[in-house]
Amino acid sequence: ASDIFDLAGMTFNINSPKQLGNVLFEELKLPKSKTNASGGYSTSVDVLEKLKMYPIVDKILYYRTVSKLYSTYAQGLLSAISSDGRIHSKFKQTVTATGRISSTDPNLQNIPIRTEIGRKIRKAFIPEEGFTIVSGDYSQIELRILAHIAQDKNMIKAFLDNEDIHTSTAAKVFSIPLQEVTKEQRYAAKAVNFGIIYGISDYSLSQDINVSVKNAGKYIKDYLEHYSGVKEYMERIVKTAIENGYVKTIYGRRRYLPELSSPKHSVREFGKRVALNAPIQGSAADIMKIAMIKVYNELKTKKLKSRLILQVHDELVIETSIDEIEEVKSILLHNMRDSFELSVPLEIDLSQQNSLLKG
DNA sequence: GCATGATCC
DNA sequence: CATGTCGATCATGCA
Repeated sequence: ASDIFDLAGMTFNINSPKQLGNVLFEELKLPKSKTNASGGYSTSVDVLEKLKMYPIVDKILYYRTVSKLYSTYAQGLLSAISSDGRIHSKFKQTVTATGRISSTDPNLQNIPIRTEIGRKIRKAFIPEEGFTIVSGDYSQIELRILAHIAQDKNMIKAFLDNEDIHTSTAAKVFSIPLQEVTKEQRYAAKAVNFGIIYGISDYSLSQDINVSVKNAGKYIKDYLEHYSGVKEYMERIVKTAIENGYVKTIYGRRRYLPELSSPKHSVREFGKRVALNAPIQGSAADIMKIAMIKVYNELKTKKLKSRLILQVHDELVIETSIDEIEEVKSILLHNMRDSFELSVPLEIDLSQQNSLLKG
């Protein structure tokens, strides 16, 4: 903080976006860009990332990272430890619009993993004596569901051939052999793959991967030419959503979309993105819930000591007795893999470690 | 109690 | 023409 005050030539509350915005954009006259809803200067990561070359901005980003980790995680999680030495989160079944479960008091579904300093938090979650942590992760479940729902021949083939889907997408979009795909091309293809799931626009993709809106538009166009089944799905799902007023998952659970009849264009566009995403995210949630029930029941029926302790949307975590590691891995593998039959296989990544931190 | 901005999938 | 990727929870500032 003192470094930041030195560079600013004054003291202020770094945690106040309002004060911070004034210091950066009025006092120091940095190039201003976005404003937030209340008319102030936005100081969000994506704005500050572009001003990283200013030492003060770089220090502010670091300050933000550390203070978030300290207040929400270091401090917050310590105060959540109960008398048995454990943290007992609450899982809610009826909160999300898509069918995912959520976690509160505290939220254990957003424990840091991205940054090195954040991973230190994860490392602090350890099993009791005689136990270890075994996890099973669905690999690319949402794209596999997209391939299945859209019945897209090219995407289904990529998964059947067990290709890296982002590399495979890059090869198709850039019309080059798999082996010649560069890191940058794979990164762009990955952003398009995720964007498609969320209901993409050329503008948001351009922001995401830092290319012009025009180029982003070309990527999307090329993508949909190679995945024509996806293109047809996008058109079909929006049409049926408007006709029915809802969309549904592979298990038939509905999400109603009143947004589609809003007088406001932006709200209707939001409704279309949701129409696209809800069947995908919701079906993944359905599949995971089926798997969870089966895993829980099998652990119970076999009277194993190991127990299911966490679900993070595409991942199940089991605190596993060390004499049950292989059996638990097998239980996770077959129950997660066989919980639903898609047109593509469901791949599961298994891991075992001595904390919530993998590797 | 709302807005902003952080964390995760 | 305006808009700006899904779904969540939590801490902090501030009216």
